Amino acid sequence: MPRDISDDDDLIDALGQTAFMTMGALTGLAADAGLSLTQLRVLAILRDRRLRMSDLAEYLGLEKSTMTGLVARAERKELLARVPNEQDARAVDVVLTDQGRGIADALSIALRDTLTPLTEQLPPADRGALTALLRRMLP
Amino acid sequence: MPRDISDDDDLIDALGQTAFMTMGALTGLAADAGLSLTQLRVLAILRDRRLRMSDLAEYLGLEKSTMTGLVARAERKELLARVPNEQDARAVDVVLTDQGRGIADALSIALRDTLTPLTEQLPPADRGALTALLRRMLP
DNA sequence: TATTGTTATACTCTATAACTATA
DNA sequence: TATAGTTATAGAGTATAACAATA
Repeated sequence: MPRDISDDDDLIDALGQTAFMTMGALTGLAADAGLSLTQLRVLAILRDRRLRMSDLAEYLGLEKSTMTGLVARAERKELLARVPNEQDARAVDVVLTDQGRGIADALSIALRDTLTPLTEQLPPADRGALTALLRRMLP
Repeated sequence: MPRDISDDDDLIDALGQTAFMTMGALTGLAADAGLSLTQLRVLAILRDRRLRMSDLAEYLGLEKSTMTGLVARAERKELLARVPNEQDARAVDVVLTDQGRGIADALSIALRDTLTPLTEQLPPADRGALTALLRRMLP
């Protein structure tokens, strides 16, 4: 059977549409909470991690100076706090406040509520198949 | 068999990871071309359409005033042009320049080149299955 | 000397409000 | 009066370059 390049283009197109749909949902939920998508990502990352400024920046693919501004604004909203690092006096750890954790948890639930109507377009067995296919493709 | 809610969470998690991966690729390609993700979207939309400012804004979910700035900056780079609308003297159509079309085409190819190594993690039959599953789920 | 984080600066993206020109 | 687009303004996100404190 000849390889049809348009099959690959179809998949890439579907991945693109899926990405815009998912990011749209995330952006909307963040906006409802008065947050940008990046701020939402920061909260999500810090949910189960304590990172220093530089590690957080690297995780997000941003410059340190950008991180300073992001953390400063989120700190002003009392969503997270700067804590001096014990081992290295130059470093600053960033942690969620109780309020930040509450919002992060609420957003996680809201995302599920938002996407569930879409995932329910598929019968349960297909949901598992889709998950497995995506995971096999992801790095 | 009892419904396991964590199955749905797994799918939503995989969709999120897929979205960040795909958007990351798109953002990187746009940056390589000196464009923002939004500018890339504008070029992609205008590839096979001629839209007025207001329709373009609605398509992207942005305010008219935001559109003015986006189009002005892209026009300064000679990627697109404003054309008076024939039917309505208030309206302005936005069209790609030859240069803008060239960049839009190049970006489309670059996206395929970037994502192909990922899609090739799956055997061809599974690529088709994944495409079909995503399409059935998308609105 | 190298690294961590901040500050200063500049540009893009975005929205709201007020405006002009046309319908 | 309503609509299309622009301008003015303000705030967030982003990067680069220069800097202070610490390693």
